[in-house]
Amino acid sequence: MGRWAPDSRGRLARIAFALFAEKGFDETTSAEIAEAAGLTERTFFRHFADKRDVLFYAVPLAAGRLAERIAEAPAEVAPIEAVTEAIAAMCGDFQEEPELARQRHRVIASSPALQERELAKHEELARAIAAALVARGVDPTPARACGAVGIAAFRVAFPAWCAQRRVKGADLPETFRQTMAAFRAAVAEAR
Amino acid sequence: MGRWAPDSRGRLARIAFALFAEKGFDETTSAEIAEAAGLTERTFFRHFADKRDVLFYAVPLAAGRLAERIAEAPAEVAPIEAVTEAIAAMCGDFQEEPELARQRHRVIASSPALQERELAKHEELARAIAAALVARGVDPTPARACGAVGIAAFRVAFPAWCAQRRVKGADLPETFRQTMAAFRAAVAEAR
DNA sequence: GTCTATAGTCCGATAGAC
DNA sequence: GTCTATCGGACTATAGAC
Repeated sequence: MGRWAPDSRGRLARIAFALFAEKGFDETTSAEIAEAAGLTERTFFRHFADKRDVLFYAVPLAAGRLAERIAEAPAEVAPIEAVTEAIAAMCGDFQEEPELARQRHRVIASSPALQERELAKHEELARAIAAALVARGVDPTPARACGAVGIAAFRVAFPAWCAQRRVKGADLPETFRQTMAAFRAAVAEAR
Repeated sequence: MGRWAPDSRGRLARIAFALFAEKGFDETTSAEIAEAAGLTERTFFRHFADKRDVLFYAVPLAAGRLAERIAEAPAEVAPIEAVTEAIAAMCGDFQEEPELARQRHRVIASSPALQERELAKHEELARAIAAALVARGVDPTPARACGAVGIAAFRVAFPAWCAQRRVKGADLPETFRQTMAAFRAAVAEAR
């Protein structure tokens, strides 16, 4: 074992999340988070570009998994279907720890600054999806369309699922698929 | 005439834009902007919530006009079509001052912080569109779909138009309509 | 690891407009 | 009088420079 306690990054992320949930985002300083993790403020900013970023630790991983799942879809599957299933699978991941997902959503919803950052991260996901489709030979514009629509539907389905009382009964992937179907129908209307 | 020069807000916005374009967003301080407008830093922050916001002065107006145009569309027009035409009209507004629009786009593109804020403002537009559709009797989910897809298509069409050399020849509303058609086709595919 | 600039807030004061 | 726009100064946390 090394000189320092391992996984500073993960520790910082967990402690920050706990403090944000407990006392609020604005009321928690980066120095406090660092101190609670037994590190200095400077170290906090070496791991995360800014205070908000600490909550979006996992987004690049999610983007990577979305891309993988799209790459793995059979060639005959339409782009929009591949995207739907990739995001539905991500929804399944979220659902494994429903309380975590809901609390995280509550924390983000409590701060405009965090909502803004979440939007930027979701845009990253949409662009990762588009890039994965382009790698499959899809043209850039339809690829962007599929990414944008998939993420927009997720942004409707996820809060709706979070708001449900009995998370056990509500299935996030299914909620998402239904939202996606509604989105597609709304956009296809009267062509 | 009052004690102070009129339209502090507009003056601050114009000067800020000019300074951002000239020396860059990060290199321009809020104190500098205020001083150039003959005001104090404190006054700057009473007009704008933060330094980024000064560039998005006009977004609430644009949201209002989108909502009006959607409200004015004949009842038999499908929601997605009403949204397409409302955004196309907004594109026409942008096109009236193409150099301004392009320079603004360049400034925003030069700073991740500004891109993030722009995303948040575009989300506001999408929500305003959805609200206007709901006021027409459209269900919330399809309304959100139309808003999200319209704005996503705009976010593809607008930079593409900005990137064109001869703005005179390129028609933004038309570029947008084509992007919108491509988006709708991509999402409708293989149903 | 220290040092510094800047964003952004809080409180109070002031001067006209209505 | 009340309201609104300005100014002044002190203050903290963030974030980046050295």
